Amino acid sequence: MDNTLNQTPSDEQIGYDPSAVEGKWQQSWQDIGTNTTDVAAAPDPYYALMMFPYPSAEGLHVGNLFAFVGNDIYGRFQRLQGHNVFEPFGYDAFGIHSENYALKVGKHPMDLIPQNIANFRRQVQRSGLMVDWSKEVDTTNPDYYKWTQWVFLQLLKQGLAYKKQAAVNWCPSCKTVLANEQVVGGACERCDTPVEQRFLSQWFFRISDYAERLLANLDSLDWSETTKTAQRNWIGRSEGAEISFPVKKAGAEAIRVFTTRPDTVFGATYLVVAPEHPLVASLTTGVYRTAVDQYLARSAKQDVVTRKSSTEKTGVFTGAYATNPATGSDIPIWISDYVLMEYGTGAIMAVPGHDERDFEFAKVFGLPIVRVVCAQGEEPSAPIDEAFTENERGIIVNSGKFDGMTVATAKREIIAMLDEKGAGHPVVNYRLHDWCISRQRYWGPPIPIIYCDDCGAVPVPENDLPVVLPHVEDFKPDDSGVSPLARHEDWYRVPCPECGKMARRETDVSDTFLDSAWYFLRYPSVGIDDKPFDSTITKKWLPVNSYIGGNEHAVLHLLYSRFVTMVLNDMGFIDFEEPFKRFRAHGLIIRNGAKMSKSKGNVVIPDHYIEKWGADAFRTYLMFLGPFEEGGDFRDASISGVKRFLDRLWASVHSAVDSQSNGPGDPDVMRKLHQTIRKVGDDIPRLSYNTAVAAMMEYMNVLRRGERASSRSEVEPLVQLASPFAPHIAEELWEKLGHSESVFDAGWPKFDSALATDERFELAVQVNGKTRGKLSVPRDITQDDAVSAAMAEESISKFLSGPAKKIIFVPGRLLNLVG
RNA sequence: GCGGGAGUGGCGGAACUGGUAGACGCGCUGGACUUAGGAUCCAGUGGAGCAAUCCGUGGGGGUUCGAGUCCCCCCUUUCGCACCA
Repeated sequence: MDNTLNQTPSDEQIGYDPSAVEGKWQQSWQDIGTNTTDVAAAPDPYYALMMFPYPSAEGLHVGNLFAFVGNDIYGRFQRLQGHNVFEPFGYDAFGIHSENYALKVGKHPMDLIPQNIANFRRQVQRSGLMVDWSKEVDTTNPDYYKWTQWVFLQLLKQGLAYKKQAAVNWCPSCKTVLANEQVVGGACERCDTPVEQRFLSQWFFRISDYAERLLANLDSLDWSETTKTAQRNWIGRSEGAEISFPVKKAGAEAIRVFTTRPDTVFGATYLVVAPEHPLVASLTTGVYRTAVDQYLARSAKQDVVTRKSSTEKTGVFTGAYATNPATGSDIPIWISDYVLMEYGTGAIMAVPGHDERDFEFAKVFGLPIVRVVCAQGEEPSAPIDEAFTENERGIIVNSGKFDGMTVATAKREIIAMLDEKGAGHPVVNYRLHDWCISRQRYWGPPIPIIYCDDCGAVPVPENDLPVVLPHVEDFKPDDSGVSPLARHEDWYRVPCPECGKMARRETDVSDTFLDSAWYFLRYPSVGIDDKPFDSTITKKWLPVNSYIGGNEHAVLHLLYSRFVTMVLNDMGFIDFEEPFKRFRAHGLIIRNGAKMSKSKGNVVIPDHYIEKWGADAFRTYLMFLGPFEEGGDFRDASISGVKRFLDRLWASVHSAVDSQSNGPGDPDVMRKLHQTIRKVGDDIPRLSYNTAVAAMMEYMNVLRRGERASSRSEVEPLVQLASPFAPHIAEELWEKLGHSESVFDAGWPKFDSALATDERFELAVQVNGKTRGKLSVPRDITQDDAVSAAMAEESISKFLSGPAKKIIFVPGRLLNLVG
């Protein structure tokens, strides 16, 4: 056997050749089907899911592997607890990422993706994940995206898909639509041309209809709080009021505004509407028209990204006035791009005294600033030199009969007053916008719609799915100014499914997030061709028991998946409305204290490490380098510690088996063993993998004390404990121990609390809170005995001048003598 | 600006509900075995001090018999969202 790791291995190491052991067991798992789940028969299903990766050309990133291994350990542990664990794998292979890369290297994504997938599969297999390879998913496969298109049609059927004009980033030089991340500092990332805003007709999903439910359900989910908070913030529920301001012009429509501070309505000294507001044209009067038109043209040209990031206030007066329903006075109506059409009503009442943005705007344009909220003891007429936004301790002033009220009371009372006049009512607003799923791109599933001059937008009949993405050579954006598929008349010209007249396919493709919003439903049903998911299998396996993935998807992917699941639930396809019972986000891996990047050349390439150290050592090191949910710092030098641990594990098992030490085990060692069984069993479910590994190392140190060979009762359970981390060596040693079944079908070692506890323990003795000594005492020692034992120690009693005035005794822990 | 984290030896990190700070590992120092050692094994390793002891968890206050952990103020750092009314 050739050992490439050490030129002259020590006696103990002879025989442990990770690459040979790992190759052997990977082959065996495949041959025997160790990791294949019988989804129909499994009596005790457990679905351990990890976020599927985008299969990049560079191959598996160590961050991916970190996540996968973390999930794998969890899944393997659940299997050892007796569950039938299903751990599938797949590829999120559509999207702008792949498309851009294909453009860059001048290859076609349809050629590139299968290569990348093959490479990913190879890398994942050699990492020893417990993946059921019979259930692979590839989002670019027509057998998969057929059902992505089906999902779209279901949403359409429910009235949750609609079309509207929306702004996109447009590069006038590349003549193409850009994603937000392709806009750098207001310019196209490729050619540096300033990006413009264009309006295209696009498909949206009405996720905002589900805002309240998406928010409310969060409370009952077993997700990390940080992720839930991110979702709550994204949904952005805010309570306030909608208030109408009548326009001073015959027949004009009133302007409706949304505010969270109705208590400040007496301080509203002007109104602002967004440049895109539908009333802009009718509000603008004669002499102001030129200025308004100029302003509108200017903001229309500006790209979405810079417009939202610049904070300097610009605006223009319409010439029109509205009446403040609280004060009855007339206030001017302005237009400014600091008001967003997408939020609220696209119009605001400006209260410069109590809103920073309004204050800035008022300063720039010399508009009146009125104080309507005071801090306790402040003079109501005091001048305002910055917006006073405090509302906890604020008192209402200059607001007629509402003066003296707290902000909270005034909110209620003023809404009631406006409501009575028919000028306002309470409203809840959400930040969450509808989900735009149209992409003017090539590399995605075509949206299954056909436009007919007579019948309008007609859904492709479900029987006609999939609408196959054609293999076209010119998927690159060019001067034509349309999405790539729109250049292929032979593809988009089809008869209308309703009337048969020649019609035109939708040439946009759907967002990649739609592909990943339902893939977990597909996995258990892979292989079933006539439906997206089988209802019996789905009932058995879903919702997902445990989901692990990156926090970069804390918001969008998880929210979209929840939304799609709710809709399918409402339609009766599934009987649950939340897809992931438990979700945990893993941390980020950095290297030597710095972020990894290709340009810095400090990227960890898993293949290299697996070749050098073996997959088991690499896996275990990844889990050991830091807390799983926080990530950690990858340092090459540190892997050796983990490798040494595996070497010792190998040596201990071999010496126990070869020396036929079949005795009961040393009591001290057995105590530590049972403490370790408990610790590892507690740590794995809470993803505290680093401390689980440390505990096993600690046990190894105890095991190795003294000269004697270990007995098999001391080492055998350790093989089981280590198996989720280092599955290959565990299988090999399990076989060496004489077992013929897989270690993963052998269960988890039994914890015996009687064996784990010692009759004596170390009592920490403190004097005035400072530790002054440790005493080895019986576990059930009484307080009095403990005190006398402590006082008998000169090194302790010397810190006390007399008898202790107060004694704090924590049984099993410490004694504190206060003098 | 708003929101979420995080600051502990030379380094990565332990310390679950306040209760022996620094587990485990890397590195380092010394030793053993060796032709050799980047292998293996043994011992040591927060700082100061010969020692008793003192000081130590970003900084400053506080609560407590006792604070890395709880409360208040501040600093640094990182991630996310960025004019959301």
